[in-house]
Amino acid sequence: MTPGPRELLKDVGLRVTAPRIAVLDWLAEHPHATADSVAEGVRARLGSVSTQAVYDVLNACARTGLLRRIEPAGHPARYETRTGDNHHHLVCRVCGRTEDVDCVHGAAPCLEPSAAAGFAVDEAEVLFWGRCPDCRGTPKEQPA
Amino acid sequence: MTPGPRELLKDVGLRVTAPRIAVLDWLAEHPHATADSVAEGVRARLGSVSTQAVYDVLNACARTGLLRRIEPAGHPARYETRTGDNHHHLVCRVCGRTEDVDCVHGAAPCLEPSAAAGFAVDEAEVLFWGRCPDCRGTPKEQPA
DNA sequence: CATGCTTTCTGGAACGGGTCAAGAAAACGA
DNA sequence: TCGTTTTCTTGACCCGTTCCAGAAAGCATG
Repeated sequence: MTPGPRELLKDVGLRVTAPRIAVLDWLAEHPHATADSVAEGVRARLGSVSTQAVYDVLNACARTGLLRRIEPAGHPARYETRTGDNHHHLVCRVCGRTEDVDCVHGAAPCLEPSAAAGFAVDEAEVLFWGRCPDCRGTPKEQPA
Repeated sequence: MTPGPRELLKDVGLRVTAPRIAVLDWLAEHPHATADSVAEGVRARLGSVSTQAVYDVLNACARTGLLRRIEPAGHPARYETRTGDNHHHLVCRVCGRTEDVDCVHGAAPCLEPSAAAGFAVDEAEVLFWGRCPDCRGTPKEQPA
């Protein structure tokens, strides 16, 4: 079975605390949530958690690989528990809604730039921009 | 011959002003410059230009397609005059240095996500993350 | 189960890139 | 040349995020 938050935290050497468990649980149920909505969800469950605690947890988990952070230009960062398979994302320009996309070209296309210019490349990030079903009618503004 | 800034501006219906010409000229010579360094370059040439003027020019040109804006997560936005060919970018995690990369798979790979989830996709953005030659020795901090 | 060292959480201030707003100035069609 | 419209200036402001110091937990020992 899938390891729970406690095991995951221990595995990467992070302390097991209520805020961390709550954050991981919430994100497992709500992928691509923003820091803000994670904070909301965690507070609904634990009562009161500081903004910094949430950011600390998110950063610590992202650093140790428990979470992946997606930062679409012009939108707040989003987090997901699905890590390690380098899948891509579909982002709505209007509301920022984010969905997973498996790569078209099989396993890992686009992973090697033709000319690396001396760079040590360690990741290829692919983002598809568009409008989600809810925002297709909206020309440039926020949805209702 | 390549059209100059004046022609480009007129073509898209923007007024021809000194700040605009200076911004376009500067960017033609310094691709992938940040708003900040554009402002510096423009001021060196024109004497004094407000920050807003620079942002206005950059936004207006990006909106009309004269410029392309790249916003790497965790780094200030960068601008380039090479538009319309949907090439990709190589970004240094440490210093933010950005280089052009032509796509490996010929013309336009990765352009169609396998499942669009009802989204109207209009752009595929590919970013390669790594460390530039100058920052390869630097573990996690800014370069000297 | 106590103890004490370390990591984490709290609360509040601060930061940086970028935008908004009101008025002055410059572009350009008539 | 004039008048309308767009653009530039100055200055305040916003939002997501991070920094700081101190208080409060976690957890490896005795």
